[in-house]
Parts: sequence; structure tokens; C-alpha cells
Amino acid sequence: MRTIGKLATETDVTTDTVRYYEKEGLLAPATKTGAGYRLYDEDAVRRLRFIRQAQQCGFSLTEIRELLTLKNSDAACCRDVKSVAIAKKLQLEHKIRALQTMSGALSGLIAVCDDETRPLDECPILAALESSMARQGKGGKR
Amino acid sequence: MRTIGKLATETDVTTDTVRYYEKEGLLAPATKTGAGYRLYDEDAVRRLRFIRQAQQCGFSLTEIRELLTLKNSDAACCRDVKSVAIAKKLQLEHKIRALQTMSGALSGLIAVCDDETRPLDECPILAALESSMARQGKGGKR
DNA sequence: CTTGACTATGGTCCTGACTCCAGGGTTTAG
DNA sequence: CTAAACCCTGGAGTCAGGACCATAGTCAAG
Repeated sequence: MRTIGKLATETDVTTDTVRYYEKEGLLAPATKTGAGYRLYDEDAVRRLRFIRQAQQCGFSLTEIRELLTLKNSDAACCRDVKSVAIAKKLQLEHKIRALQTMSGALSGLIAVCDDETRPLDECPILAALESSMARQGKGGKR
Repeated sequence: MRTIGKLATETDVTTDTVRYYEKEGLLAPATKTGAGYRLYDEDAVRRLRFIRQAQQCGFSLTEIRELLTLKNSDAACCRDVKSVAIAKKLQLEHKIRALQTMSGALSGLIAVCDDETRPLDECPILAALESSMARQGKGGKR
């Protein structure tokens, strides 16, 4: 059993973050001392590592909470977890494509700026941004 | 000259957003009526379009404010704008690579889950997330 | 002249994932 | 025994980019 500080250094997060996760229903101490100090077991260490690693895979805390709930439900099977992972991967790919579109638009703008010493009032990048040229990334939000 | 509502519909933005941009120092009305109504000219329409299009290119409002400042400074030349665009493109590419790493980690997890009917306590995805396997995306924040 | 559409200001609220602070109590090392 | 180091709760602040609201003033049409 370890106090919150030990758990925090062990998993490379701050104590504030641990308490925040508890408030969000992601991680509870195994027990508390008479003085109200949180005490964590090995399970909490694994759970906290799980949370951080899922974050690195692009899951939000809300999604991680769902994963953890899934994990504790008897009715769920491995396939359910797999489908969550697949859905998340599709989301990531969608975002990647959006960023690639933006990057491509910028490439186009950079390419047209052939004469670097040109004064600003003739800058083709600014001109392109002002006109409706850079509309490739349309159809998303709003 | 148009009131804020006209400007907003013209540029497909809400009036709240226009006032927000003004508060953030991105867009000012050309003048005001005696009653305090904002009046905008063609220049404002272009400027607002510029802002939205730069946003689509992945610039934050802060970065856009810098671009606009640059645009109004006499000392700046086209090269300055170009270097901002290049820096932004590098940032985007960095983010894309990070997302691709996450996506790849997920692919790996999905691949190891070969038997979909396996019960949850043997789920290799959860096991992998709990262990330190999925550490590929390291070295980023914090 | 009234009604409805528009605008003004100043304010709060939202998401996400924390971070920091004040003002206490507790534990531990010397 | 005392001082440092730790822990508690509760609440506020942060960043971005707005959305929404109340209350009040203004303008144009019929």
C-alpha cells in the first residue's frame, strides 16, 4: 500500500492528476487511513498505467472510462474492446487526413511564393488567403 | 457599409463570433453609428475571410493575429510570411506523425486480438494497454 | 404608432485535462 | 519536540473559441 505521493512518482504523474482522475471516476484508492489519507494497491498502479497508455493511444478520459467500465462488465467480451479500438483508429485516421489537407494547402501557398523579396502588398500567400483559394479544407465543422 | 448581422451572414459566421474577434483584436468596425452600431466595409469582409481561411489552414487565432500584424508592418516582406507558413507546416507535420504513431499502436493492438470470442480477462488489447507495451508514443508532452 | 427584427453591453457557461492555491491536519526524521 | 515533508478539501484559474443569455436601445415597415 502506498500513499498518493508514492503512486504519483511511481507512475510519473502529479498528485493533483491522481485526485482529478478520482473525481472523474477513473481511479479510486483501495482504502483510506483513519486520517483520510488515500492508500493505493498494485491494482491502482496498473489502472493508472492503463489510463496513461490509453491516452497515448489517443483515447480521451471519457473514452477510457468507458473502456474501464467495459473491462469490469461481465457481459463484455474481447470483441467489444476490439471494436472500440477500431473505431478510435478510424477517428485518428480521419483527423490525420484533415491535417494533411491543411498541410497540403500550406504547401500550395508556400510554393506560389516564389520571389521572397517581393513586398508585402504583392505577397501571394496573403493574397491566396484573402481570396477563396484555400477552401480545400471545406465541409467540416459548423 | 454593413451592420454586424449583414457581415456575419455574408461570411457565414455568427455575430457573436465577430464581436469575439473584435475583443481579441482581430477585426474592428470601420466606424460606428450614433447609436453605437458597428459598421463594416469591404475591407472587413476580406479580413474576416482571411481569418476563417487561415483557421482552416490550422492557424490559431493568436497566430492569425501575428500574421495580420505582420501584414500591417512596413518592415515585413513576403519572406516573413513565407517563413510563418513553413513553420506552421512543420508543426502540422509533427502532429500528423504523432497521430500516425498512435494509429500504428492501435493497429498493433487490434492485430493481436485474433480470437474475438475470448473472454475479457484474457483480452490481449487490455493486457497490452496495462503492460508497458504501448509505449511507442513516448517522449512527447510533460 | 406599434411590432418585430436587429443591435448593444456585460456576463456566464461549455469542453478537456489538468494546475495551483489557501488553509488546514498528519507523519516522520533528527 | 519541532520542523520538514507530506496529505486533506474545496475552489478557482488556464487555454481556445466561441455559445448563450438578459436587458435594453434602435430602426424600418405597415
